[in-house]
Amino acid sequence: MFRGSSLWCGDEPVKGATIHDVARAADVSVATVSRTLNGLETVAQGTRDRVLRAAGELDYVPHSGARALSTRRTDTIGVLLPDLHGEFFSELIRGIDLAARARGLHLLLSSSHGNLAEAEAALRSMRSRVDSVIAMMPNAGEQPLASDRHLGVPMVLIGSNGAADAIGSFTIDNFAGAFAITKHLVSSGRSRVAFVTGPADNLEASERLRGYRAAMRSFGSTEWIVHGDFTEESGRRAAAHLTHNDTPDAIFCANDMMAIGCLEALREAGGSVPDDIALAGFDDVPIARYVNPPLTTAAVPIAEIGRQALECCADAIGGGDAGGQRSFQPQLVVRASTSSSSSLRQDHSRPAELGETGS
Amino acid sequence: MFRGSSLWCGDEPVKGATIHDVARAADVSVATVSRTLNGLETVAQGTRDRVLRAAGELDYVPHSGARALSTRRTDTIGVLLPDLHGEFFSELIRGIDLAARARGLHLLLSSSHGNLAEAEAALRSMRSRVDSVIAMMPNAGEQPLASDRHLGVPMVLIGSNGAADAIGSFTIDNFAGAFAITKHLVSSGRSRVAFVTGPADNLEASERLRGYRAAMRSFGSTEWIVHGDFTEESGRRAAAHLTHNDTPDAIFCANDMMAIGCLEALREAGGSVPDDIALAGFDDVPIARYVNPPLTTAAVPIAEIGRQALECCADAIGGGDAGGQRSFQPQLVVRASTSSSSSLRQDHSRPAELGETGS
DNA sequence: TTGAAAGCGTTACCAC
DNA sequence: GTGGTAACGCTTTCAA
Repeated sequence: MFRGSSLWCGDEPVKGATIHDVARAADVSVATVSRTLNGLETVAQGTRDRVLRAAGELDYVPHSGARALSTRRTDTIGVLLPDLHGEFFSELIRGIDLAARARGLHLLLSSSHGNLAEAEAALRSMRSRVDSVIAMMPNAGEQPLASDRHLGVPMVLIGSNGAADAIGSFTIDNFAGAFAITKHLVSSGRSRVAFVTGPADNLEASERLRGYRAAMRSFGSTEWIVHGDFTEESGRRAAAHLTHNDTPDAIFCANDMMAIGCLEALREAGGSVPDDIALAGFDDVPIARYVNPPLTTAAVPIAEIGRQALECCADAIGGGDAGGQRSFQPQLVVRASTSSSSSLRQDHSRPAELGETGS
Repeated sequence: MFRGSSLWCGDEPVKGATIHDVARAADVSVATVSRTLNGLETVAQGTRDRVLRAAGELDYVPHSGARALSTRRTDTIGVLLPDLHGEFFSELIRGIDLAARARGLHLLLSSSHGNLAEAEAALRSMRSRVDSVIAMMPNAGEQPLASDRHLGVPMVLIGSNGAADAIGSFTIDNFAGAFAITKHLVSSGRSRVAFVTGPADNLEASERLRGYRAAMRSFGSTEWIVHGDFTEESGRRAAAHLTHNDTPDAIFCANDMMAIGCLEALREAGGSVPDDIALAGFDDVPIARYVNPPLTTAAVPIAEIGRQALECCADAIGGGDAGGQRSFQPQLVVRASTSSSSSLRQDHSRPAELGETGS
């Protein structure tokens, strides 16, 4: 009944040995091989040695599909991101990967390109391939699928506002970060602070806007809002727009890439940062400290978030109930783009814990 | 004999429906369901409709492990990179992902942190989970495992010099790129061109060094070599070293990050780029155009390489023999860091096809 | 301590 | 066209 796997030993391709091959080589039953390799139960020392040797010689690797079929576990975590492009996601993936390899888990990666339908399809097709999922879907109205029930496996969300019945959710306190940046701008003497928004349906973006408004209100300053979409180009456009009409003395962009676009447009227009206009971003992507002048921004511990999200996933499949709604505080990072009196060497600092702001 | 899967219909978790559930709901055999869902053979229109409806209602997703067991295919490509950190890999992954989603393939990601043992372990554990592998292992002496025979699945290499019996290999013509950069430096009037190397055991790095030397020799200039390791910090050290003794009038770093380190160190030391010293890097990572002055470099089509590597993998598992040794030509990108007479707006260009250089 | 055998959810071959 | 059923490679009772 058993069809021996084709195990050629010459210079020909070795199609992976099966547990049966190992059993035969060690002269034991497959059950014993399984027990030995899984460290289960007590297996006689001599038997164990024979099995281990046989497995080693045959370079045996269990078939994960078969194992998944029996155990209902894949030792794989699915990761669904809006995009794989750019420094933010690169950082996030790194954090996730770090934790995953520490736990011996595999990572199944997928991107949805901000498209809800694609995201749902990706999640569906992941169902049987992963034990758990880390997903990031920053657009409003994407909650419906954020459900263990719909997905079939526990899921942890990053950056969404704790939707549906996800097992856990890791968010950035965008409100507090934006509040702190605005406060920094105002308290360093800027009175006309403009804000460049992110995409209208993006949750993070609207929280940042909210933080800006709250701060402006609390300082009795007048709001000044220009629309952007998180792209460098939109930052450039915003700058053009802002310098065309009445000019602000500070621009706070909802993310770093827009701030960088702003910076270039301002430079081209002959404006001086920070002397004429102070400039701040959000995220502290690596580029932020390399532009000239280095960019003041709110740093979010991206990799750390990824790491914790994975830990949460791992705990969840272990049966643990380690879920929860964890919110990370961004740190205000003041660089030369907002402070003219800066020495040249302050570029690499990450100082100033964020001040309290409520919410 | 068949144990119905637990398909609770209340507010309780629905543990994925199986093909048996669908068969029962549609009142047909599992074989028919399988045929219908795989688009195989002819299934009567009415039957097909019933099956499709049942599958839809039950939100049926085939169990990939079971399928892999029968078909010996996982529809997954493994990706093994030295690191997941930084713009280069981010770009590469993006290209791979793009092609993968176009083909409906999943991506299993793993990083080896430059450690050969880890890489081998990762490759082993991928064996049964993927149909094919894309790997990048830039260190010399890592060839041994680059083998279909050892791995069990076809594999395509990126950036290694076409080792072992990989099905395909995608490399960058580092020699030509370095030659072109050096030539550009010399022909724009620089006579004392220093080179900052990458890690000694890195294949790409040594090819770049070779290109530099060949160019210097061909122009009758004297070589001037300082050691680095691809990190920004090593670039900074190299600059300090170079300005301490006799100072060159051009520095060519084996990658962009070192050039950026150089740039900062030079700026701090009060040197002017490009007036006193011209500066060039290699890779054209996104940051390169944001630093001040923007960096002259050799652009490699990173995402495109990833895309083609994946296509190659996909073809390989399709039985096609689309392998081969493809080498990509870097493009010389001249920016302000090497040409003082530059207008402010040239930052975003990607001009100048690379000149022929032999090899 | 070990072996036999029943699944796990699919696909594919062979009858009808 | 359709249904029955033997694999696929592994884990896990249940006996011995």
